Amino acid sequence: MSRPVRRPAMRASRYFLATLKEAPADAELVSHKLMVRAGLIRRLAGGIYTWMPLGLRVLRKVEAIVRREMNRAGAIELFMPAVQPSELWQESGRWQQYGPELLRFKDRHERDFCVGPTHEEVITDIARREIRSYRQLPVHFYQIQTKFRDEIRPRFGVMRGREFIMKDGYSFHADSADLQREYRNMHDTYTRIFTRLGLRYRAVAADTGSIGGTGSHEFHVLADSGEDSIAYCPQSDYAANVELAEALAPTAQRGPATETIKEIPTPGKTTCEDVAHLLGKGIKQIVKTIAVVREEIPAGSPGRLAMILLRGDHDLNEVKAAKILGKFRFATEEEVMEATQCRPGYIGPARLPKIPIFADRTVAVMSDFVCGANKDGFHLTGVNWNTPDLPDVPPPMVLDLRSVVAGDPSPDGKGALEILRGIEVGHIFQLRTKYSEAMKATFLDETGSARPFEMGCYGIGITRIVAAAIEQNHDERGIIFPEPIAPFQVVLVPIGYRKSAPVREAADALYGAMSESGIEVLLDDRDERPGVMFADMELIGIPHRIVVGERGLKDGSIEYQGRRDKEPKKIARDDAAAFMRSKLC
RNA sequence: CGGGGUGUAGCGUAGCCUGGUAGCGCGCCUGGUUUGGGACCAGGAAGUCGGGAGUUCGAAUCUCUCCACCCCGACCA
Repeated sequence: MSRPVRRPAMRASRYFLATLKEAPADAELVSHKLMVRAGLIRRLAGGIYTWMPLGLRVLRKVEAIVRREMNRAGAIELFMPAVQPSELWQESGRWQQYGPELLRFKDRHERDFCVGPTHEEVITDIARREIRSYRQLPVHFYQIQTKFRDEIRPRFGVMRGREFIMKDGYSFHADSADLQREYRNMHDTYTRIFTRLGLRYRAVAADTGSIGGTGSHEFHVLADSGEDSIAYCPQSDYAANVELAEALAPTAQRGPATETIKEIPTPGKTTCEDVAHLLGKGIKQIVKTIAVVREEIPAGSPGRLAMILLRGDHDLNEVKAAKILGKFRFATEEEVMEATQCRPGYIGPARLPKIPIFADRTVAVMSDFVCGANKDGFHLTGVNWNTPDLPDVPPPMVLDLRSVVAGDPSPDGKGALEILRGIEVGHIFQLRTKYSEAMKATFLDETGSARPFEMGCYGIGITRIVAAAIEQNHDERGIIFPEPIAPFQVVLVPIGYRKSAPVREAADALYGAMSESGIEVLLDDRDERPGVMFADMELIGIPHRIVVGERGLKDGSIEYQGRRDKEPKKIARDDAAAFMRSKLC
């Protein structure tokens, strides 16, 4: 195995540190604040950042680890253009499908181009031109490259930027069995990559989303601020994005109806919590009714407006709902009023003809429940299915529409689910023949007939990894970089470098010894007070610190302190370089 | 795209309601004193008050407009 790529040792006085005492007011997330304060990044425009020298060192380390593992897994690096002609996107159909996230522009000849948000089209074009025979398969190309996605709301610094760096790989196979082999290979490779990066992460089953295809896993860095929720089962290896995780049908039968329907005034109470509180009921006795408009059904046609029923404490899962209902949006207040003659907040499924109802599995087994009365300021109690007021929903309309919550049974039947927050940093897909068919990318098989490539695609958000690593590893003083991606491994802090010859000599000697042996050491030889140096070095998250001062040198010692350590440790000056070498392996 | 908010020196901000030409902290520069946890003293540089238009004798402040940025638009019916 090749040795890790080393970056040169540095003297702080000849480097460029750009630390800030205060974070800019526009930063919300810790990682964003810390990245700006530590001088890793500077904003140029919304979602567009310069990587400052210190940040670039981190970025390059992440890239190097990804590159090494991809190469080791048999993938081959190439580099595709960021600017792509519209023709390829017309062929795949995505010029129409992609929407405003795709940044489009015209060149001086009025020809359409875009800045690549991803590279399936370009790589498929390469494959169809270059690969003619099954003998050339399988092959896996990858690149590490700048992408642009014109996000509606870029935020959180580099976490959801518009311009970002991604490792994207694309594999080509003669058959789906070989695609699956490579898919597993990539699953293993990603596992190695995120382990080597020193991150706490989890691989989860995922929705295939807009890229399409079958079979997909996401890799999430675990962090409370993550934008995704992931469900996992501590008793088994089940783990899935909450978007996807199935909420099993309740095993309990519907209870018998013991109440009769009653209309109760609930003025001003439009949320499930408020209604439950007012009526002295549990939130699990309330049915939440959500009016949606199915945009694929023409305006004016029956069934365009539909109602989704959920138990009061459950959330609608929009990904699941879209799979069932097609593209939909929430109905406006006017649309609700028109259909029910009632304001939102008081609508419900009972006594409501002619509007299709989609009930979550949980709702279908509820009895004696509460719902809106379709009359402003009123709710119904004692509502039951299979009564004159509310006929039973036919089976196809009882569906899995909610997001799982902690405690739900695991879909593999092996225990109860827990929920964690995660930041998506990797995603692998089996694309199958979606692009190869659309773009007529074929090869000749053993029998001489043309067949479309089976394709896989595999992405890693390089820039996002840096933010995610910080999100997961920081304290009140600043960043705590995992060793494999720290901009420097060790910082040498001399106390009185400019005034004390013994300190300067000791620090220079140590600096020389460590950099000779390949340690990435930063010597803080700035003419600063100790407090400033300590604060800066903690902020930028260097994992190891050695302090050289006259005090210790008197008995031939220096101090070592790990970034997470509470107290420093005395080390004999003569052993320091060897000590650091062993510490860093 | 809708709703809300903000924009004053490199960063963080006061002043705006109740118009009278800009203040503070940090940072920066010079000199001095300091030097084991973001030093102190003295002096200094730096602001088209987001842009434009308007009202007014006079606009950071009021009005209009454009721009940028932030938050919300996931308990929802």
